[in-house]
Amino acid sequence: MVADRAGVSRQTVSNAVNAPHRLRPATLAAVTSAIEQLGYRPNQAARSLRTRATRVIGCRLLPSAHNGTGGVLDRLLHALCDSARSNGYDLLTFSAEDDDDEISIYDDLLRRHAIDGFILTNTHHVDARPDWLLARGALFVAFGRPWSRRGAKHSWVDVDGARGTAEAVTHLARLGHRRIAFLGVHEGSGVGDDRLAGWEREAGRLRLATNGLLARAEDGIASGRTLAAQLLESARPPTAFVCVSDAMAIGAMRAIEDRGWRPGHAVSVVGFDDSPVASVIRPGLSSLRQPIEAVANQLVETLLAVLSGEQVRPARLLLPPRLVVRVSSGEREDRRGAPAAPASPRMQAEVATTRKGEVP
Amino acid sequence: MVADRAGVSRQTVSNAVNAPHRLRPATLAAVTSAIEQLGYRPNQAARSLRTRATRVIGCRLLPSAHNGTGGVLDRLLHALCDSARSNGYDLLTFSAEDDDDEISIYDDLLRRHAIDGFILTNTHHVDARPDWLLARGALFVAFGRPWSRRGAKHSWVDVDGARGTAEAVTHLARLGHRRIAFLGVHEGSGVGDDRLAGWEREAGRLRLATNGLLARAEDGIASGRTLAAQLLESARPPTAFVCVSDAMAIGAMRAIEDRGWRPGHAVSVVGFDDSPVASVIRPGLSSLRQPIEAVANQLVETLLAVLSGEQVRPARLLLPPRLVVRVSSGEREDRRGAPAAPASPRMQAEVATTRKGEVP
DNA sequence: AACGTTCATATGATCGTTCATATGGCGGTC
DNA sequence: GACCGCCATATGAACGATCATATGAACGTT
Repeated sequence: MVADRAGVSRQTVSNAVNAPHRLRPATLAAVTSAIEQLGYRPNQAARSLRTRATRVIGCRLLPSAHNGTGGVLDRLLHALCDSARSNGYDLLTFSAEDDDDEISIYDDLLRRHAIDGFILTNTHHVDARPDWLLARGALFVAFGRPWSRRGAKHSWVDVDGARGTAEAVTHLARLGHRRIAFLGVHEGSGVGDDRLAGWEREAGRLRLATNGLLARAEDGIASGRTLAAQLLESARPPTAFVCVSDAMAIGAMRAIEDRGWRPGHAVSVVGFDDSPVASVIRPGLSSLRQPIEAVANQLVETLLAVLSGEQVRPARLLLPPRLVVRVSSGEREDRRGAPAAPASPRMQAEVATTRKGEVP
Repeated sequence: MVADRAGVSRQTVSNAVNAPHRLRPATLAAVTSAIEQLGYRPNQAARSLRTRATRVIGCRLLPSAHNGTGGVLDRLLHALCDSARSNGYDLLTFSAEDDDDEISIYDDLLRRHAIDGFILTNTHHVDARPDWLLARGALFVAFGRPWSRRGAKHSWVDVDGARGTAEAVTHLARLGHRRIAFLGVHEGSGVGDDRLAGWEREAGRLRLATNGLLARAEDGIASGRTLAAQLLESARPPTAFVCVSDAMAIGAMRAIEDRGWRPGHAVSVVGFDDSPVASVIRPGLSSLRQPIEAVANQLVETLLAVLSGEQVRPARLLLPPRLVVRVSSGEREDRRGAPAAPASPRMQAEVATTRKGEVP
């Protein structure tokens, strides 16, 4: 506590740091300058010990295995770190084999008082983690809706997958498509069902056919290829695919190429997640980009509100994804030889914000 | 300290946790059982305050912008978390705009005593960070050699890029290639120069031409495409490309396709980093996979040795990458119609360890 | 001028550990 | 039997901050 160089007591220094408004301007200036000169920063351990707050947020790394998350982990982490740090918090990361493993790490961190709260990632059906955390009295915010139950007692932020796939349908319909298929995953995955619902809803709204245009399998390139091939060989084949993931979409593109056609010319494809691959493969894959940075900001803000105790009722936030248009959806040329309708200003903006450095 | 339930003093509990050998078996058992029953874990803040050690390691997230690092950040983080945790440490991550920003975060974390040591990533020429940390007396280990100077005073772990590109040349030569080009980045990048050196060295050793077979530009798909096209149009074109990155390699594949050829048939390509894209694009891109998990283990182990004060002389560790063979290097068919030489057992092993879930 | 109120700053205690050191018991040696 | 040394355990202090509370100064009111 050499900061008594300012000629005041410890407590005054503490106030200067934590409640500057309490000090008279002159005193504050003196203390601040002493702090500057000595390069003082409060010792985190001592502070945590006394206040019982570590100013650290814990977050499990999304499992690498997640095909769909290519690039999402990276973006989410960067954004979380930035949001946390600009709010005076740090991010502690850990990886876990499965939910049980993750819970045991939660337990460890909580018992050691190494953390103030968690950001839960990768929520899914029959997810034991929220209940465990709630029962434990731990504070957290989830990235992902609680898929299993309606009135969850915790706050969450999620991306509106249905809105995304609906937008994809709108986009394709505007380009002239009438038979738009959906390549999804097996029923029971919250994310998958959500994205499917958007396709179904929007197709209904636009009075487009859905019969015989839905195919589901495990996520993956191989699945996408097989499913798309089956649909393309059917009596009334689709002219476009909206896909639950970029992996599925890439599979669909392969199936189209397998028939000697070009994705975006003969048949259009839209993926989901805008993974790095989407901008690299040829032709470029139109895809729905999750607003990960906004999600991270909201997650951190909400968690801090929860930590501060202000948050009385759980927050529920649904953010819209954004369609990144590339060649695979066929915007650049009309499928039937007629000149394409001019893109709307909004579309142009979207094209312009396509990730830099990519090769269309 | 409800753990006095065991009928002993605080200090004995402390000893049971930190120096069990000091206790008589009977006492230890009593304390341990009390600890179990109460689910006690030492409060991290109190412990840190007293011992001046936080058991937290800091690590900057690799910048997303890094094209070449697709998938590397993800793997590195998971591995670092696992290694740290199994050694009783936690990983604190942060992102930074540039080196200055990073240094100011170091400064903050050190001043607050929020961290024991750092893992430095993404070392490069004229890197102010190691010197700053050394001058500050901070403990750290770098992932990446100190490219600017010889006898660095700090420990580091790195991947032997030269060895990787040399292996790629060996592999291609074994498949019959005599004119193997290298697509590199501008001189001055440590990683880039290292990888180039391996190609040059191995080509020399095998008495292969290098004249007119080296092309350099900024990293990226577009660059790779342009450079490869130029070389292919030259008087004595190469029959294979070793590339400084997967991005360059993908560019080279495009240039090959631009001429109506198929990568792996007409001309072979090998990339570097084995990014997720490498296994997804068609044809699959042979690439050099960095042993990130081993790197992470070594980084953590070395850092812990440094933290414990045991490490007297700086450790320097160079780990070899591994060639993951896919279609683009043309192993499966001989380019001139003759049957391909049978793959060596080592090669088969490498093929077998190709990432699961990929579509060849 | 005495009063109560508010604001600015100071004091002692405390958070939960581990450190340094003290104490007591036990066995072996002279 | 007294002494020494060693081992297991206990005691008080300290780590560096904030909390709760006390003190004193400044102010406006009657």
